[in-house]
Amino acid sequence: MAPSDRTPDALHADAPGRPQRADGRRNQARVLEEAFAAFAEHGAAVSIREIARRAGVSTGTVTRHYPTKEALFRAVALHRIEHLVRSAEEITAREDPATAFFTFFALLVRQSAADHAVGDALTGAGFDLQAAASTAIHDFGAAMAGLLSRAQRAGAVRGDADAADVKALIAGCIARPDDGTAQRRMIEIACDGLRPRPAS
Amino acid sequence: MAPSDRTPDALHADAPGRPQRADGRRNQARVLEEAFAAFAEHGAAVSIREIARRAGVSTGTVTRHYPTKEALFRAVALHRIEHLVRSAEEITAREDPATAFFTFFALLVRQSAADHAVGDALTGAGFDLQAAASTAIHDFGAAMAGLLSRAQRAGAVRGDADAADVKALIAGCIARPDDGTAQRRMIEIACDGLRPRPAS
DNA sequence: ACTTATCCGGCACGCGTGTGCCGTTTAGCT
DNA sequence: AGCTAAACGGCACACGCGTGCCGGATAAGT
Repeated sequence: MAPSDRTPDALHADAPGRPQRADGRRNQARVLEEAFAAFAEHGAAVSIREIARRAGVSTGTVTRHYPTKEALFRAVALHRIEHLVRSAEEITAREDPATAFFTFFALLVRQSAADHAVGDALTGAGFDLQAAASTAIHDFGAAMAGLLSRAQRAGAVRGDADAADVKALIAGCIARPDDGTAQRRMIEIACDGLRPRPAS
Repeated sequence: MAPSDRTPDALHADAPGRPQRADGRRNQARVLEEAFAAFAEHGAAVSIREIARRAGVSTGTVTRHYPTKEALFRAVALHRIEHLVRSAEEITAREDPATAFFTFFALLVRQSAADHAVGDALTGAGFDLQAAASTAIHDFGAAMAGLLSRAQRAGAVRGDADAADVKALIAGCIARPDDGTAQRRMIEIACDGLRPRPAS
C-alpha cells in the first residue's frame, strides 16, 4: 500500500510514526457527536461521565481525544460560534444595517435557547472562552461589533450602547423560561429598549 | 428533673425543656451576620466552611443553628426580600403608578448588584426559593404583580408583559459587568423596552 | 502470521462539597 | 457546689467532579 501521506488529522498525533487508527477516529467522532447533543441539552454543566455514557465509551476514551473538559466544550462551542459568524456575514450582506442587527439579535437568542452550549459560551458560564484567544470568537466579536456600530450609524440603535449591553440583554432573554410567544415578546422588548429614545 | 420531654433542640427550641443558651444565641447571630456578608459578596455559592471560618466557629455550629445550607441561605435571603417588600409598599404609596414601577425596577437591579444574595434569590440560582412557599416571597410576588399591573393600567408598560419578563430583564441587567454608568444605561434600556410601542 | 504502537476500559486519586456524629466543654438552674 | 442538657469543635463520611494511569485488547503494517 504505502499510502504516502496519511492525513495526520486530529488535534494531536502529528508525528507520522503511526497514523490514527480507524476505531479511534470513529470513537472521536462519536464522542463529539454526543457531546454536541449533551451540551445542547444541559449546557456546559454535563459531566464527562455522562457524555462518555451516551457515547458508549469510557471516560478515559473521552479524555484521550479531548484531554480536558474545556477542550471538549470548546470543540463543540467553536463549531457553533463559527456557524453564527457565517450567519452574521450572510445577514450583513442580505439586509440593511437597521434590520440586520435586530435579525442577528433574534437569531442569537433563538439559538441560545435551542442550544444551551451557545448560551453558556456567550454568557461565559462554565468556561471563559474569551480568555483563550481563538479566531472564531474573535471573528464573532468583530461581527457583533460591526453589526452594532452599523446599526448605530443608521440611527436604529442608541449610540451609547455597547457589545456588553447587547450580550447582557441576550442573557436576559435566555433567562426567560422558554415559551415560544414569550421568547418572541422578550426579543421585542429588548430590541425596543435598544432603539434610540424617541425625543426627550 | 423528670424532664418529661427532652426536645434535643431541633431548630430553635420552642419546647421549654431548656431555654436557648446565651452563647448559642450569640453564635447564631454571629453566623447569620457573617452569612449575610459572605452571601452578599459571592452569592449562594459560598461554602458552609467559609462562612464558619468567617464567623470564627466550626461547621458543626453552623449546621446546628441552620440544619442545611438552604435553610441558612433562606434565612438571609428572606430578610432581604422582606426589606424589598417594604420598599415596594413605600414606593407604591409615595409615587404614581407609572414611575413607581420603574423606580422599583431600578431598585431591584441596584440591590441585586450590590448584594449577590438578592440576585441569586431572584434568579433562582443555587436554590429555588419559589418552591418552598414563604409569606415573604409570596408578598414579594404580589407586590411585583401589583406594581406591574398598575403601571400597565396607567399605560406606562406594555400590556402583554408579565412578571417573568420583568424578572428576566432584571437578570439581564445583573449580567452586565458592574460599572456605575453602564448599569444605569442598562436600566434605561430595559425600562424603555417595557414601555408600550409608540403605535405605528 | 507476527509484531507493535495505538487505543481502550476501568479503576483510583485528589479536590471540594454538604452533612452526620461523637466526645468534650460549658452555661445555667437548683 | 453540683448536675444536666445545650452547645461546641472537629473529624469522617458520602457524593460528584475532572483527571492520571495501567494492563489488556486490537487494528495496521510487515
